[in-house]
Amino acid sequence: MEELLKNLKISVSENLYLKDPESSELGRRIIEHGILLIDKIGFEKFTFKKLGLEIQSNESSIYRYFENKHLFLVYITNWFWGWKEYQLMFSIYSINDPEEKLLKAIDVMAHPVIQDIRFKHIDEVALNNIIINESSKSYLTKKVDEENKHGHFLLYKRLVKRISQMISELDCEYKYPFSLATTIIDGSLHQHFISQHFLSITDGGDKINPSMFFKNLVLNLLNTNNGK
Amino acid sequence: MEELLKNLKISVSENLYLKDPESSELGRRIIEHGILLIDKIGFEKFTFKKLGLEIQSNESSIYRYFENKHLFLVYITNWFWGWKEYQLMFSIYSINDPEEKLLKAIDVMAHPVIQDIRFKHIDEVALNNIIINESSKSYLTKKVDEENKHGHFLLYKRLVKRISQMISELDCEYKYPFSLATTIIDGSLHQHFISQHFLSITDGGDKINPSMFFKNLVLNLLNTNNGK
DNA sequence: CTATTATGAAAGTATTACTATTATTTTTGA
DNA sequence: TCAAAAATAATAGTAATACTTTCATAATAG
Repeated sequence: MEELLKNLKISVSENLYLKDPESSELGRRIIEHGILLIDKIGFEKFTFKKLGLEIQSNESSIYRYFENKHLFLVYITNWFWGWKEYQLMFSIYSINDPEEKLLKAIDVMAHPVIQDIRFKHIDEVALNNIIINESSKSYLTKKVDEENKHGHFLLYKRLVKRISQMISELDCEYKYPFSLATTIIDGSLHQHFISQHFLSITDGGDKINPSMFFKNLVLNLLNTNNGK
Repeated sequence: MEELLKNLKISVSENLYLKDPESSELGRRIIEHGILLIDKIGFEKFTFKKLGLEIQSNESSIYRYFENKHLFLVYITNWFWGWKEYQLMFSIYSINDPEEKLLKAIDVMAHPVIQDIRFKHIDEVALNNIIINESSKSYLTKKVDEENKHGHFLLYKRLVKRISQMISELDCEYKYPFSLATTIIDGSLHQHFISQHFLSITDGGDKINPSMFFKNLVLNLLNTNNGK
């Protein structure tokens, strides 16, 4: 098992890069420090020139890996969803009860991220901040449909499908499994953002977190005896 | 009543503009065509120079109304939420039953927007598209906290508070009225986006819309006898 | 009818988001 | 181990962006 994990590589669509950043030292440095820099200064202020300075490399070298910073964002976003999918599948592997399974899935999606030592060059906490604060910019563009055709959002959609399946497994009568799945996934990100910036519209104190809200929601919303 | 409506003006915080765009013909043209242009080319490609060309005015004149395009986006977003609040308060005015009231509120928030003839210079349908596709960019920045202090998101937060109140009115025991309110408001926008671009993760056909999803959710989630 | 205010035109600046060219270093495989 | 190929670095260049500044002209208000 340990061995299996050692060889783990999150596979991201080839359409997203010019040269696979996982294939070289420079590539991994681009990913590592690109994530840290976006987390630090925000996606708007982030440029390949600044990243070049940060890693003592050249702007033009970074352009050989990624066409532009937008595709870099799409790449790391895909990596994140791929990583989440691994965590999800792994954590529900031995669970048979549909209810327990969905609750576990919500935990994986909604709980604050902790570092994953298996990927040394990726700071998952910084990446999670980027997902909360920047990732919607990867699809909120005039080119969504075109990019969608090229598979830029596949991993996100696959995760939505998996969770919607778990919802249907628990309550096969429920009519909106997809809407509920996206609500859980994207709503979690949004709730994290709100609890960090708009305290006046949050419920109670530190004890309450997005995971609790969504677990309570699912348990009360779904008819948990239907699935069996 | 008609008279009252004729004089209606959505009031947006003075912090958002240098000169009130509602105070002059040019100002209203900036708003009118700014909305149309952002809807057409997207916020990233939108510039005051292009808007100047569009309205046969000068870039520098537009800068006398708004400091930059970001604040322009914040302005029209606030206008939108102010307008929604009016619609909301108006449509629930005569409703006493908490359940009926909340369902009506969800309709107002989640149903596709139709033109409001009272505001001749504002295309609410185009504006609604902007809210769906661009408005999150107004708060997903490194300056959120600073801007929040200056009241840039007041109207949005006020709307969340109103809806959370309606939720508590219906079920005073429910522990997450704020989270549920933001889930309804922002989730509606997100569901609209998904149904426009990511069809493979939507439920069923045309018959299903965000309004139905959230009404079903609320009715099954809340204990509707508690509120009385 | 003049003083103020609003708008327009033009030019200037630093930064961004790249592309292109050439030079240098590193890797590799014969 | 050495030459060829591949990767990276350095430099310069371009069009567009996001403004600011200055000055000219038009509208309007007292």
